[in-house]
Amino acid sequence: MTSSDDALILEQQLCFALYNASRALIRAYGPLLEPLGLTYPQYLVMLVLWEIKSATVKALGERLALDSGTLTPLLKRLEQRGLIQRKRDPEDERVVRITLTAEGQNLKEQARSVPADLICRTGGDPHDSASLEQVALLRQALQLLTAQIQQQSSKAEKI
Amino acid sequence: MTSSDDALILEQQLCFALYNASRALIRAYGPLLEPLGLTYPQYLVMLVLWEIKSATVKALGERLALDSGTLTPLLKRLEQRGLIQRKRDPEDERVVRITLTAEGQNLKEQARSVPADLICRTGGDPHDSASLEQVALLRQALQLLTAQIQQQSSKAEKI
DNA sequence: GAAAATTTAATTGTATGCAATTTAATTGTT
DNA sequence: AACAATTAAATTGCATACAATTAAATTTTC
Repeated sequence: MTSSDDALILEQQLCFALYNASRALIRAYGPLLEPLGLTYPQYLVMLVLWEIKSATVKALGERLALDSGTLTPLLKRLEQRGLIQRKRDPEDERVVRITLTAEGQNLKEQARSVPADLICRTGGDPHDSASLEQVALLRQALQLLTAQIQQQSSKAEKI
Repeated sequence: MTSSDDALILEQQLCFALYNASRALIRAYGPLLEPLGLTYPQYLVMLVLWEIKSATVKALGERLALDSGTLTPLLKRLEQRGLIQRKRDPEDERVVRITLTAEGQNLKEQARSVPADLICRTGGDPHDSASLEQVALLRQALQLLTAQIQQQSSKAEKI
């Protein structure tokens, strides 16, 4: 094996580390979200709605970096479950506005313990500020990376 | 909004930061892998095979943290493309061994430039050791996190 | 050595992701 | 106003992910 092969080793790849960590963490959410009857992407949508009460599909898509191809069927499932309502905006019939039902709002109370539970499941202690700081630093590094990637790829589009 | 709501803000979630960064980076791979005719998970499988030449489905699954439900159809597609061969082990008929075809081996040459190209696409400079070190540090942090999650969840299974 | 337990892939079913296209509504332009 | 361009969702098609089940082969155990 030549030295130029090193760059092609799986474990050298930042992307695989990310992909792997992301899936591992999402899998860890499974048992916590199952009692809420939510999948992980559904939980993300609910997080946004719990915060801002109401959003268009477009706004959800921008916040979560998901397109209508993913969101439309996901939102229909949340509607079926009775957690949200989907309604065309009378002012602009292109827009679909999502609002929480009472049941959707109530689910927030059950979700409150999820983040701390999850930290426990990653081997951290939610009351230990060192654990929390580690997590915050990693999160910030990831957010910076994401911003850089998005900036670069929007640049590449213009070529 | 009460202070206990802070933990439910999307941008506070390590998991969303991971999920988002992972998808952004995989999307950035798209244009680089398209000429190779590979999807990102297919590229990961090929990385392993380029390294170790031959592997069972089980070994691939362990290395990539993917199960047969994902790998079996993916490997059939790689076989269709003529990049790999799938063959039952005569010693143990349960086992399916994957080997590279000549075409699969040759594809490695075209893949060599992918990692450096990708660093450019994330706004880094593949010749700048500071960039590389940043990436390596982040990668190690993610690998540690993944190991912690897997350790904890294997512990939880035993309850 | 036969039955039980285990192991390895494949299969089934559900839910994403995402590119590409389509549809419908709105906006901009002449 | 008429028509082109744009915008927002939905739809289509393909490829994952992954839990759960099945099927077949092998090991273990009694």
